[in-house]
Amino acid sequence: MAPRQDVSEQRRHQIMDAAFAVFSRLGFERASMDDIAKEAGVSKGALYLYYKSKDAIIGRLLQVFFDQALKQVRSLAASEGSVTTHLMTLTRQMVREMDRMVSLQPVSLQLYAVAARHAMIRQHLRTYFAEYRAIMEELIQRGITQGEFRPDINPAELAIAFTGLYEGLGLLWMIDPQATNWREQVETSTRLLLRGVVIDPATIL
Amino acid sequence: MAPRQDVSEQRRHQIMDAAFAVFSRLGFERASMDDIAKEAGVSKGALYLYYKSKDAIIGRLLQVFFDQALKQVRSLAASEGSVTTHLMTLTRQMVREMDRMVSLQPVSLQLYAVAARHAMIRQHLRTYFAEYRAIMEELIQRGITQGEFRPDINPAELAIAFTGLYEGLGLLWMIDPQATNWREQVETSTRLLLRGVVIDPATIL
Amino acid sequence: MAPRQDVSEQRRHQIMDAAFAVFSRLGFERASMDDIAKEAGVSKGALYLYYKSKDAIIGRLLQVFFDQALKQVRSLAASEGSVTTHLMTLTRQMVREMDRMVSLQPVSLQLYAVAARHAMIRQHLRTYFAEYRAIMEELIQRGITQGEFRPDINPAELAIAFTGLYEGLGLLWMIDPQATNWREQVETSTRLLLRGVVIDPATIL
Amino acid sequence: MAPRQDVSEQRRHQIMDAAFAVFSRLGFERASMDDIAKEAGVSKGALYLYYKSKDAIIGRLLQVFFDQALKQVRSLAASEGSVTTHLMTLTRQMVREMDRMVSLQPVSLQLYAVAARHAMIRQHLRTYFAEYRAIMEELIQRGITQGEFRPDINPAELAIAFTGLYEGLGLLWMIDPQATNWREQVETSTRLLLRGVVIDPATIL
DNA sequence: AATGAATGAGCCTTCATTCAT
DNA sequence: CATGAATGAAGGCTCATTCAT
Repeated sequence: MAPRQDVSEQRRHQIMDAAFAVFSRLGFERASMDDIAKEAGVSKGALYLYYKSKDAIIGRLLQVFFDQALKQVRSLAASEGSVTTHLMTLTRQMVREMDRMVSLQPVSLQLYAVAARHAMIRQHLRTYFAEYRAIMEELIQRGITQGEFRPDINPAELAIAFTGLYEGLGLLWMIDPQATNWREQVETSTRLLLRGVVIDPATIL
Repeated sequence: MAPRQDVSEQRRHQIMDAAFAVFSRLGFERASMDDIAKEAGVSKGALYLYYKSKDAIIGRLLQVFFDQALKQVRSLAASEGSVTTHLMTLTRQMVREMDRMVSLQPVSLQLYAVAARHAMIRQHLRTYFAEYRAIMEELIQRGITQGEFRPDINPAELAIAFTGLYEGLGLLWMIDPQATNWREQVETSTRLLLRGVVIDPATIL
Repeated sequence: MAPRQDVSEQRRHQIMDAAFAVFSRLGFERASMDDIAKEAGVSKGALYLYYKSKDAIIGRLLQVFFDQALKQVRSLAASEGSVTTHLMTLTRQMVREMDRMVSLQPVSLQLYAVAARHAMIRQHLRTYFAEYRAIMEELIQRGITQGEFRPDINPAELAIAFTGLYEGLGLLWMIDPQATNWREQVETSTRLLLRGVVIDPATIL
Repeated sequence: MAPRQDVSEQRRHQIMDAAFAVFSRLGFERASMDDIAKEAGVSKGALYLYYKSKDAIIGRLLQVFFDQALKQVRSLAASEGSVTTHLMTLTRQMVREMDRMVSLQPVSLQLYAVAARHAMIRQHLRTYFAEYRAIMEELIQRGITQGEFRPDINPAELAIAFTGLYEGLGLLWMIDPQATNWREQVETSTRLLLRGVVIDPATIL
């Protein structure tokens, strides 16, 4: 029906994928628009047809990045069942996620660097972490209500501890993927933290 | 001993201090050699007299950075006494350290980004974290031997958990210093992790 | 007569009007084909359907511009009556013209710049001024023949003086419309010049 | 005495001369920094060593341009003697000036174009013409006081007429240098205007 | 006839590095 | 030792023009 195939969405994806690859390889600041264009197989001008500027590309990249990450946690928090199990599931999901990202690690690392200078991106990160913590807190509160977690636990505090633990392990992993068996290590660390939290240690699988 | 040497050493310091200040303000990529020269009060040419390149300056900066960080942990691990107390002391030291660094956060964050691209710097970071973990592991092993920690604890695993927790909380702090009372939060998180580890929870102060 | 022709002619006009508006606003070099297309309400491709290039649009614009300007002088020179009165009428017409153009001054000013670089346009201007001077000369000659002007006047020289005076005052006006009451000033200047030319100063109204 | 020859002033001149030549050839907007650098025989980077931007180069060029033009008129207005003679001298100076500038005409023409869009440059031109008119007015006033000019002359009005005449003739000359013998024409036009102004026509040489 | 996606040369500016003094 | 003028390779972005549909 359309007089011409609408390729704009496809182009946008094409560019986004190329940008991700190039940023991973070179970093946000070193990657040039030329690099991205070449990687995407389009002309430099075409980049500006779909994105207003280099910053706009970075901005969109981050948005996609965070949205995907949050989707997982949200869906988990919404489902019924044992919170302890949920947290272990979340941990395993994170492991899979990280595993998938090992080849693209640089982007994640650079995110922190860019955050240091761009208020916009720092705000992105803040919002992301705030939401992540909020969901975790809610989950943990349910763990207390359901009688899985010790009642003297402060949900907000534990949520931060978990978030920090995950983020830190991810960081160490990205910096040195060979250092240890991170896949197991993340689970192990989660169990160590859970052990001081749950009422019945046997529930930690 | 030679007076020449002293001047040379002083110049090197002068440049290093300026570089740190400028990098904190602008980031590694945005800071120009001109900026550093101006901040150091020397000519641009002088920079190249003492350092081979901009990368060399960054490299040296990181080296100093890591060396100082490790010095603390090492001295603590070397001292006798309760390991639980040592770990809490380490936590508090880290808090002080972070507190001091909030104003310089950019450099810390950018470190990760630079690490993503420069094999040399990534290696620096790896060595740093490896050593950090090793010291922690040794400390924890002593905790088990001294009967403070549960004997079924794997020292290596717990060392990684602590390192990850610290690093992750530091990251969250740097990204959003206002989000919570991080000073207390770091201690609280450490206690939460220790609770599943120590034999007698009352020893956690 | 053919309906196709009409559409084509209409499009050409549409584009010309848009071009004039955009050039006035942004200047010849800053105005982009995109700007013109948007202003005309047609696609960028359509522009090239009716004009070979951006330069072709500018060229046509100038041609129309000059043709209109000359039409006025010609019709005046063709009509009988007192030459002195004719010249004053011409002056007043010029004032009206300038008045109308103050809002469009940029195009007029830029004309000179474009003329400096494009041989074609410079030629346009030359032809225009040559014709303008020729008509003026003819008019002045009639003034001498009719006994209004002093017989020792060189018609060609006076024609140039008038042309220069008009052009110069127009220029000053465009550069600084608020500087003085230009409407009166142009007439006053014409009278000053005429005073040394006419036999009976009382004929200058 | 100087540890190194100070070449900065020389470089600035070198660049200014090159800029003048290139702008004359290509216009302010078409001329690229590359063109200027090549013409000046320095690297593109060197341009930015001496001028903050392309606009800064243009700005400086205009300043020099106007300052030189005004210097002549001022010195003439300051000297005693017959005003009629002074005006004829000024005319001849202008002729010499124009003659010198025929090869560089484009810059003058483009000035008007740039003026149309850059408030800064338009202001330059306004100030210049305002001052020019003021000096002329003062000179003419003296002509009346000294009994050379008719007392019913309005100095301000005549000043504008002269300025417009000069500017317009210059314009015509630049557009079509071959059209007539401009050197004589400018003098002739001035005499025509003076004839209606002076009390004794015999004083006009 | 008309569209507008795509191209790619070109522009202004920055900056790590070199080198004559 | 020290200087800072000079270089030239990028970098982000714009825009006249083309062409498949």
